[in-house]
Amino acid sequence: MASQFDTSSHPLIRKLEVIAPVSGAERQAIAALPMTVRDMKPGQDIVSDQDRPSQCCLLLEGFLLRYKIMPSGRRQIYSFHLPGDIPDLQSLHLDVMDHTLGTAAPSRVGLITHNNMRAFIRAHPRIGELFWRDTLIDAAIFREWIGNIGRRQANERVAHMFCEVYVRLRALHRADEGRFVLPLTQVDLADATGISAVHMNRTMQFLRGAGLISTERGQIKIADWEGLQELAEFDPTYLHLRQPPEPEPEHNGRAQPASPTARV
Amino acid sequence: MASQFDTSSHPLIRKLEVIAPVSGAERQAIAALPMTVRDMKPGQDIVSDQDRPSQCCLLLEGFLLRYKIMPSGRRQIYSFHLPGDIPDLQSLHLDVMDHTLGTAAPSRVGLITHNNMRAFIRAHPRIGELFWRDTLIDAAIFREWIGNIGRRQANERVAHMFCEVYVRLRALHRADEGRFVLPLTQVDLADATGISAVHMNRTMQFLRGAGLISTERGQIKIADWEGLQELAEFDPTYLHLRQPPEPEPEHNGRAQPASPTARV
DNA sequence: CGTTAACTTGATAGCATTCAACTAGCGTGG
DNA sequence: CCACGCTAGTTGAATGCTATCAAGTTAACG
Repeated sequence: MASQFDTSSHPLIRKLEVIAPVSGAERQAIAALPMTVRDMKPGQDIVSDQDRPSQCCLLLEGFLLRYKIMPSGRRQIYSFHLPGDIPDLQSLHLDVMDHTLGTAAPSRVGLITHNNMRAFIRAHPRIGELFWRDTLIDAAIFREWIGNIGRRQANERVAHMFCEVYVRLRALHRADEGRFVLPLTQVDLADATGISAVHMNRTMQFLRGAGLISTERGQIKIADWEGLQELAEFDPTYLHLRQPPEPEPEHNGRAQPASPTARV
Repeated sequence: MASQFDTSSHPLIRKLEVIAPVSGAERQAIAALPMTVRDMKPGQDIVSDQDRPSQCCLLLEGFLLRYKIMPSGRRQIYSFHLPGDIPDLQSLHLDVMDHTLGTAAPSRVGLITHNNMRAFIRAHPRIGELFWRDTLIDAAIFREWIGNIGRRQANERVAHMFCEVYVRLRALHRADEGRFVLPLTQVDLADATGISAVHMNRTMQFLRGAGLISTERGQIKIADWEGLQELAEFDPTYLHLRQPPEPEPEHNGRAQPASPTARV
């Protein structure tokens, strides 16, 4: 129950700092947030469609997917979630889940009861506002995905998705310069971008052939950042980062070891 | 500046009642919310991509579109907005607009300064929570659109969109049974569903030919509600309505007169 | 070293786009 | 009053992107 993080390495603090300044007192409060830590294997669901959860899930380490399986069996992935995200914060105000939240990589999550979360927000209204802001940024990302899937063709779409993940990971200091771990299969990527798995494979061959990316052992290497952004029409405004991504990033943080199963 | 609505006909109250109960005192407060009313013609923008608005826009009457024009010129519509919606409530917490908000029909909007909005939320925290909840429902609708565009083919997609608009209008008592006004062109509908305008035309012919809908003077008539929902795999859970749509709706409210230009 | 999951490849089919006309309705101006 | 122009809707033909199906191949794991 006690926090295992100091106030600088706590994933939630690091995440909130990406979107707004966080004071010392606020850090203390966040680090003291009571939560139950749980380790999960890849491919496990945390909350499911139609559930009525009584707690929220803070991702401490790993990679989460938000998705839904339609009656016809088709799957759509709605978003990716990185450490510091609270993907089902919405359950605080929407009682029924309209989608499922699951792990894509080995993950450590902190479960926070709605009661504790409500008390915390009452006690720290400014962080409550930050939480609201965070859900609004989620919504902005959803919108961007709508446009990505609705109005771009496969190679542009996939390029855009890589741009987004890279920038988000960089902001969290969780990607090396031009390189990041993506613990997803091509099937996952296909379900996220609205194309078939076979075409995802061909699309990645195209991106590699065009010299925009390269892949190795579950890692994506951005071979031509300018070219990738250009193809994707990528503009990070919608991420509403406090500091826009640096054109020439310096070294800090490092990529995690690749997951054993996913190779991309 | 003074409210022109009694507490039962105020669009914002009617809208909030769709998602949660609203007390008498809260109605009074909402009706007294200071706003500047403005009438707009179709096709006008209210706030634009990259703007830094200092006020929010409450739709009192009409129909709004949220959209973005990409650098390549392609347009994607992200959402439709009905009376009672505050589509740019997010600008309270996200300073830069990442999309544009404009009218699709002759519309009356109420502009509320961020300062007034903040004071209002401070004075009525429960309504503040309702606002948060509303932006979360917006996000749920965005997610549904991602799945709609990403994993359904054109006829299913368009059917789903009609189902959604119909249910949302019904909930606001703004649609007759099986019939509603949709002040959008086929180009608009195409940009919302991620298909080409030509194919939207053919898709609507298909839906008409299948006996699912019929169209006349800017109105959509649901000819086969069951069939339409089935084709669309439509499940209204994601709208998070307080009362799920009635299978056999009774008569109340009536459709507005069709807009002179849009014919669908 | 067999098994499995993930990735890759080739061929075929199909849904949707694009281009280019053409029609219908409506308002404006001569 | 009718011609004109504009917008929205409709149609046909050709192209093309993407899906589907069916087999491989590769790499990790026990």
